Amino acid sequence: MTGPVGNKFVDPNSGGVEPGNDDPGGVAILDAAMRLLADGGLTAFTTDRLAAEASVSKSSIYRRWPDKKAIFLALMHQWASRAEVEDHGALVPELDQWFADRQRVYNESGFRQVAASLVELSAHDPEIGEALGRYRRSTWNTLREILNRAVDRGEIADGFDVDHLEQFLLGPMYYRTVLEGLEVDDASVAAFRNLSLTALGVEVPS
Amino acid sequence: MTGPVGNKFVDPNSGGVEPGNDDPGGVAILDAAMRLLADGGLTAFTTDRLAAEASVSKSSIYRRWPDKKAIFLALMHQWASRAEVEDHGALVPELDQWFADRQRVYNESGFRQVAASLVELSAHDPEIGEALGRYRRSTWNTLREILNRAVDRGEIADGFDVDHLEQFLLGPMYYRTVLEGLEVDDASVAAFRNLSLTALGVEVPS
DNA sequence: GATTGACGGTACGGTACCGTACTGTATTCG
DNA sequence: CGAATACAGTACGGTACCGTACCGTCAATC
Repeated sequence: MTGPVGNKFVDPNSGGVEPGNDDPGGVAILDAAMRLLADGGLTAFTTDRLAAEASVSKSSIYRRWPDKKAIFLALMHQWASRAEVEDHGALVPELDQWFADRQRVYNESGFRQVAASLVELSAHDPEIGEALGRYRRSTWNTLREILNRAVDRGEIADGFDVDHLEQFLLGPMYYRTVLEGLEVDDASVAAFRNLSLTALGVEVPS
Repeated sequence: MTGPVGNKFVDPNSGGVEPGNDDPGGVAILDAAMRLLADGGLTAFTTDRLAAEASVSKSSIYRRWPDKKAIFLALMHQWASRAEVEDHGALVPELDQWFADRQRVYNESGFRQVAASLVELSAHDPEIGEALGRYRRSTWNTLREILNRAVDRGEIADGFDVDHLEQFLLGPMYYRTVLEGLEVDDASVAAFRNLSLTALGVEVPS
């Protein structure tokens, strides 16, 4: 991807990535792609079915993206939205807000199935893997800033490896959702939050 | 399957059937299936390629399994081997042994790719999902017994939810391996181990 | 009113794949 | 020694899919 977000022109060399906000047709196709991937997975994801699901002709699909892979990349790009967590002056409320945001995302209908499919693709295609990495980092950055502020305030000790913390804090919810197919309910969030706080050496508020 | 660690749980799948080694040809085909899945993923996994990779005719494949899905199920079944961790009289050495075993498995060549593919399938096919669940439980049971013994010794407090602990302890390594494609090196294991011990209220030995 | 462009619909070539069927052959078993 | 079995090799029918090409339509624009 070379152009700025929202550019309505498609770079013919990079393969179209994203419909701008001024292309509702493209957004509708990507929504249909999510639905198609959510029930049926990769095997059910064909251009013919996508056209039918979106009530669109195949021409309209190939007019926007050069091939199926570009559609997957566009899907990932759409995901990489970033939730900001404002400075609350203390770690616990910020972490709770972050957990609530993650809970909402993971419980969205079809998230588990779509995530599983995209991870499968990313394990074998470096380009898709890079796109998924960008999405991962966008969500991780939010948490990292929360933790950085906590370190500055002296709430948690310095010296934790950030990569390990990313895996440690995101892994459990991811495991529960994608691997086990279970809902991330309030009890799970509370458990992971308390375990994480204890691991970071922060007293869990009662 | 849910409840405090202190309770004695009965493993509903301890009587699992292990595939006998009386069919070396079948084992060779499954090995080839792993290799094929490891590089190329689901899209590259075709019966023709599997026959070529295993240096076998397609007849020999369809003589053993009725269709492709049965091959996937056989793959999962092969995975569900269980590593026993003997009673060391203390939590920390047992947990270290368990972590070392998990590290070895996750770093096996192709684990990441194969796991990603099987998770994708399990997200859309209940039968495959059930098979993957059996594999998950077989690895989790080992850790559960370690934690049960630690509760009996009074090393960790009672009252943790076992499902949450499964996700909490396995999630980070899984996230690192399958999602990020990174090796589970010694530093990661040490970090996750120390964080987990702290979360469980156990003093980390220096 | 002519031009332009996006669209739905459809047909198509080419290919890949699945699962089966049928060879001939080597090995093993009765 | 003859029968049964497992195998490699291969050809095949049927189907599904990808990506392209072409057509007529409709709406906006000039």
